Amino acid sequence: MNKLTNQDHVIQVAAELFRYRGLSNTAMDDVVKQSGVSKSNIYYHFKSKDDLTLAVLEAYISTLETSFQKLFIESHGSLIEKTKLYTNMLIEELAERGCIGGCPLLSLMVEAGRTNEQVRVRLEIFFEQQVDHFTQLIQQGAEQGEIRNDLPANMLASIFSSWLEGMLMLISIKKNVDSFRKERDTLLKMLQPTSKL
Amino acid sequence: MNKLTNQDHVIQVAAELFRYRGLSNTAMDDVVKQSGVSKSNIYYHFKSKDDLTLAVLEAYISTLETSFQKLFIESHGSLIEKTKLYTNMLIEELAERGCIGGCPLLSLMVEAGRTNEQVRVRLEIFFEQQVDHFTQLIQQGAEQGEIRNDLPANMLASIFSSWLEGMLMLISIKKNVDSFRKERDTLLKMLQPTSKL
DNA sequence: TTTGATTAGGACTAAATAGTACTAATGAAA
DNA sequence: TTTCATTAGTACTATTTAGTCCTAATCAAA
Repeated sequence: MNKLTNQDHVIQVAAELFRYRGLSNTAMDDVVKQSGVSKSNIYYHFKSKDDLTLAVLEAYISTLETSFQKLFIESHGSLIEKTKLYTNMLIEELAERGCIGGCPLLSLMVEAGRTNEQVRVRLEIFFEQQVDHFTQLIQQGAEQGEIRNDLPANMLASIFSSWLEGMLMLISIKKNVDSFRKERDTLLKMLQPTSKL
Repeated sequence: MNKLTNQDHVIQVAAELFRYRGLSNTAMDDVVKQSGVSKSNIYYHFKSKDDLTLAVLEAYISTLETSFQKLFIESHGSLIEKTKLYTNMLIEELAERGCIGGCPLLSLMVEAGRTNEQVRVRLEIFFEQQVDHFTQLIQQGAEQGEIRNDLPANMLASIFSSWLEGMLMLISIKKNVDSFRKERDTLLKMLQPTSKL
């Protein structure tokens, strides 16, 4: 267990607080208390709450990209199976925190994206890349006959991305993960070639 | 133009402010200024900001239900066509306000749903009903051969609902509506029977 | 006319909160 | 040892903001 720098530790603590309580319900003093790092030191590393928010967003994204890399690129199995593992992971994480907050990225967009343009732009870039990655995977899947090839891969990728975000948010409303698997499996069937049904 | 009561006028003004600036960036004094209604009168009708928020949520829902009724129940045409009109309407409304806020319902969930359980429960009921309505329509569409019948209607309805919400939120990130139609039309094709493709 | 509901005005409170100022200690590297 | 980055502590400011209090007017209905 290599000790984190104060800076990284503050980011981790803030990330957790933002997820649980939301951005606007988390005071800088909460971050001070929860992290044990002095306020002066926090403002030494982050010039404002907006600045800290941006760092937290970067941490969220980094975690997601790592998971994506591990589950989709470095692992073996069919695309459908990989997708199941990836969405399972997201859902389990959400369930662990009582379904609170839905997707941390969208929550940050709602709470900061209006006034903090940097947050919006960073999210825009992330989702653009995510759709690009999905598009590639779907393209490959189509070539191998695992995914239907009668509809444009980038549209299927966009649909999946939108569905995933919406589903995460609706779970935070329902506070219940039960219906998730069936819904996801149905969507995955819709992505497969008709011959496979 | 029958004049609104103060109470309804305040709700309308607050609804617009919440959509544009968000809940936590709208002070009660903003509502006072924008509506021209005195603060004492606002607190005469709404015992707290949470209370006003709940009334605004009710107004959002009421508007949506009216549109749904008009476009899906009282009008003629295929289900696919009706769905296009309904989503067009939502998107045009979002585009009119510069794509800000995405779906007002989800925004309220993020900004109020954590601390105001009434907001969450009301949203839960609304989305449950919405999926029920979509399920019925899809069921009918399936019987008439317009929608595929090899997958459960309620799952298709859930998927559509999740997709719609996610898409609205992602548009608020992209600040751009251009890709919407193609994505929606692709999803609609996925809902149709294979024979129709 | 009387009564009860609605309205404005305006001053005020209490609390929360982002951010600052300043001092002094600590630690690591050169 | 010197130097520079990092850290804690603590008090403080300035602002925002939800909500209250109290008075007095207006208005509609009984």
